[in-house]
Amino acid sequence: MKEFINFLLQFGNLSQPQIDLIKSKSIGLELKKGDCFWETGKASKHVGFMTSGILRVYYNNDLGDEITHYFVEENHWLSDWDNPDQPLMPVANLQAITECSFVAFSKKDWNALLQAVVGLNDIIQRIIIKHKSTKLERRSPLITENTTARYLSFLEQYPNMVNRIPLSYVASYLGMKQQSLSRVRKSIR
Amino acid sequence: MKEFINFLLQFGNLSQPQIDLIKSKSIGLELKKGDCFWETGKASKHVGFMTSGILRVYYNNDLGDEITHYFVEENHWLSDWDNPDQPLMPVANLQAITECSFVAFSKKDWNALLQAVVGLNDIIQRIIIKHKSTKLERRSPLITENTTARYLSFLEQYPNMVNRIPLSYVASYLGMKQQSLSRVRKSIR
DNA sequence: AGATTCTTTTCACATTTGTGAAAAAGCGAT
DNA sequence: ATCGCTTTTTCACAAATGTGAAAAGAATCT
Repeated sequence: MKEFINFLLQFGNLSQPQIDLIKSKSIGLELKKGDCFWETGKASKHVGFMTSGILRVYYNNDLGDEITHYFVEENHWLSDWDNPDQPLMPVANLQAITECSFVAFSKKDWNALLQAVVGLNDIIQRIIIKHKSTKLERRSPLITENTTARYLSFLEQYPNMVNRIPLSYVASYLGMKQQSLSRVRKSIR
Repeated sequence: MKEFINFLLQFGNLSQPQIDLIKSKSIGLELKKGDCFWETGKASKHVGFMTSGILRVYYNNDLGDEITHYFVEENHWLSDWDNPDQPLMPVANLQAITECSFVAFSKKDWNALLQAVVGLNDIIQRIIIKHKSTKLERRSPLITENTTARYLSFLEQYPNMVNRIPLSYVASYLGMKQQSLSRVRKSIR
């Protein structure tokens, strides 16, 4: 909870009463490995701040393969509304790869908070912009790199993650087959 | 100019006096082919709305090659500040591929407008979120596709652009060599 | 410990993409 | 039209990555 408030305060100022109001609406949320925070086609019921664990954002391509779009680590905010008044259908699945804990808010409570807490919307928008920018800047350069450089980029982008998640997800994120990833890992070992 | 105001109004409401104030600060800006709207390492002096032309956003990789990050078409907004008070150094070059026209604002005037026009900041943030989301969702899936599928994706993402820009930029955007792009184009012809 | 299941690696071969050079095509200026 | 310049295509060969199957390794359960 403390981490969440500090996270918000990095992007703008909030008064103590505002902080208390936000706290009063927060709920704890736990996901087991494999559970989804969001799923394709279902309107998201919650938004939240992940305090521990790892998620992957993935979608199914034309052939039905699950493509990992990116990973989300602890201490990141999860909401994906272009317009807070109109919750979008999530276009991808957000699945827990490990056990995950959240400071979460129901969609209803969160919308009320956005109205009640002046400046909160601005803070959240800055967070979303930062989030999208980071993901875009990490993912875009991968396309021009070979398999070895991609894997090294992944190790830099997500340090300490490689031993906590299945390599099949890493290969998918990096746009290569798992066998190729295995080949790369052997070659740099 | 009319297009710019309509563009803004898609993302939020503005009163006529607000619109007039914005208009009063706008300046026309033209770029010739090859000119840069921004350049790496130089603080951006303008923000603006592109009314005609095509830009590419590119950066230099470790080997000095120019990698096309994405293209920007007419009727899009160009600003890249996470925080309007602190103009970031642009991390990439924004270069005109064709002649480009803009409704532009000096950094100084624009910051003043953000203060004076209540709601403008929110509108711009929504625009940036939309922009980043679109670029991420277009670019990310390319990584898992082969050269043919990438080119077909490009044709969908940027219809009518293929005949207006050099294919070398397209190849770079798609993460393949120009010879490979040529091979793809032959195979689907 | 043994059995089961899932994950990761390894291998031989097929396919795709990169490489470097040359030819062809397009384009603007005179 | 011709020249000079740039862009695009083509080609033969090299290198990288995919494919499908099997083996090895880890983790979980009883």
